[in-house]
Amino acid sequence: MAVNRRANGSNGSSDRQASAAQKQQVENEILLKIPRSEFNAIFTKLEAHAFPARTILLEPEKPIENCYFLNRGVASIIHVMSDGRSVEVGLTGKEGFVGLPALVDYESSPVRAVIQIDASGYKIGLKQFKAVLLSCPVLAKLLSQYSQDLAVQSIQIAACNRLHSVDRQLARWLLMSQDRVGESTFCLTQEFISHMLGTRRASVSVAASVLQKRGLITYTRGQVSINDRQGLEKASCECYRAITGQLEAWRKA
Amino acid sequence: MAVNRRANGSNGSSDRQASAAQKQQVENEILLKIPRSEFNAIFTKLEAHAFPARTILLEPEKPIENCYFLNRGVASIIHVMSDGRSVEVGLTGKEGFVGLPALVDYESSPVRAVIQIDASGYKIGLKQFKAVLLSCPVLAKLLSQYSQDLAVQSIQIAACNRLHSVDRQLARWLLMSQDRVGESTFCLTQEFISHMLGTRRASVSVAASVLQKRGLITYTRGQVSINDRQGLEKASCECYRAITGQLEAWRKA
DNA sequence: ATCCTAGTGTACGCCACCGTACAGATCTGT
DNA sequence: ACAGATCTGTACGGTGGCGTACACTAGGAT
Repeated sequence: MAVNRRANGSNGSSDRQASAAQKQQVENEILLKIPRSEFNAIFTKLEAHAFPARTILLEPEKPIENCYFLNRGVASIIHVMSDGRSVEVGLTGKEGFVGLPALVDYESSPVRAVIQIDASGYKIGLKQFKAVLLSCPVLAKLLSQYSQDLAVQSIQIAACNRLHSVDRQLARWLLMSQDRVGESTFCLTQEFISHMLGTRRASVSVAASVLQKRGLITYTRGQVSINDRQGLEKASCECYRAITGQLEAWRKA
Repeated sequence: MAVNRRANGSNGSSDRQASAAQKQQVENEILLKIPRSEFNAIFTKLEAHAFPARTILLEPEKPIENCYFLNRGVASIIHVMSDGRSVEVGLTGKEGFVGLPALVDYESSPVRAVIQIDASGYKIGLKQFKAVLLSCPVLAKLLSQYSQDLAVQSIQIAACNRLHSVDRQLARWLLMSQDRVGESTFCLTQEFISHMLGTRRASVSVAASVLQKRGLITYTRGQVSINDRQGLEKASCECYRAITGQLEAWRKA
């Protein structure tokens, strides 16, 4: 029965003990909120996995084959145009879930989901996921809520893309990333960021220089460090605060 | 069983038999998909209502007091920035529902919902809505799906706002509006449209002139007529087709 | 050490859109 | 008919970001 957890290669994890102890490793906040009774039902179906940067979890137009709960790291939800240009429409990490359309029996993804910062977490096949959902109403509810959370992101980003300058957007984006990665230094090339922001790499370079000259960040060869988080929040547009503010308002109610 | 469908020709309808005579009036597509058993439970709680243009259904930050099912007309889902500038992030009409956060017990709205084209439909108080949801699993499922549909819109608009010109966006927007209003002539000032697109009115004027000179639309004092729908689709960016395409893909699966 | 690659800073002309302003056109009320 | 209000077309200079190109630097491989 269900020995379908894999101690996964890339940077092997351990943990081989009972179910209570398993839960201690779990960092995904949705999984952590699930009551014990449901938790065991789902956890046995999850496959632990490492996801190195650039791993693609979902591809637009393609059927959703697996869904994902991250414990660490960051994934970007990206919309891809027919000419290949792309824009990030959401960020997700240990607070979230990847594969939302499956929640309502929509079987293909409208977006690409790609690992932005080395991640680890759990993978679950579509069929198992749908089966689990039927017996886990709390999970279903939490995922529905997360779906709204993610919608707030894309809504805010839609407005931000229209009204705000690249400098401010970059600041917002770094803040959102840091919230999810946890650490204040992480690896990202300007090329990559330009795909997220839907701009030229050159624009990212200029914007990054501005932030660097103000001492808010240091940027060297694909490595960003955030030195002054408060200052960065000031340099950012209101969108960063707007998103976190809305989510807080919902959470506390 | 389940005779809960209408012979639905885009406009003319027939089908005058059986079931609740009430239901014949219903044009909201979500309500129409609900099985008879659930339908009566919810329909008795609905309050028929007319919503003239500019009526505000939801206001950002404010508690959601009512939810809405439209039968006719169009509502815009708008994100409002702190300086008052606004951008539309979704359109909804008889295919949809207004008040999605309530579906997952989130009690405030992150966006403004405002009637764009004179509308009519149903209103239901938050408390009743939540009570009804408990006894109507099919409704809950349909609303969850619609939530994904609307997310596709905001995602596409986010990318569109970044990458496409105002001319093409206007074309897209007119097409999306016409799909919902049904008729090929409707009333909208450039001022209003500029708030939807998040641009200057002057930019709308220029873009509209371009479309008009190509014979795609005629525009006179707040009245738009779409003369050449196919041409307008060509003048639009890919985003119009992308949204409808994704929704079709989901529906048919 | 040397080459090679990946990543970065910066420059150039160009254009779409911005903020603003104003005059003409059409509608409404009296 | 007239005045007032609304709506629309168009103009102006300013600018942020675009597409593109190229030189510079750090690190990895041999």
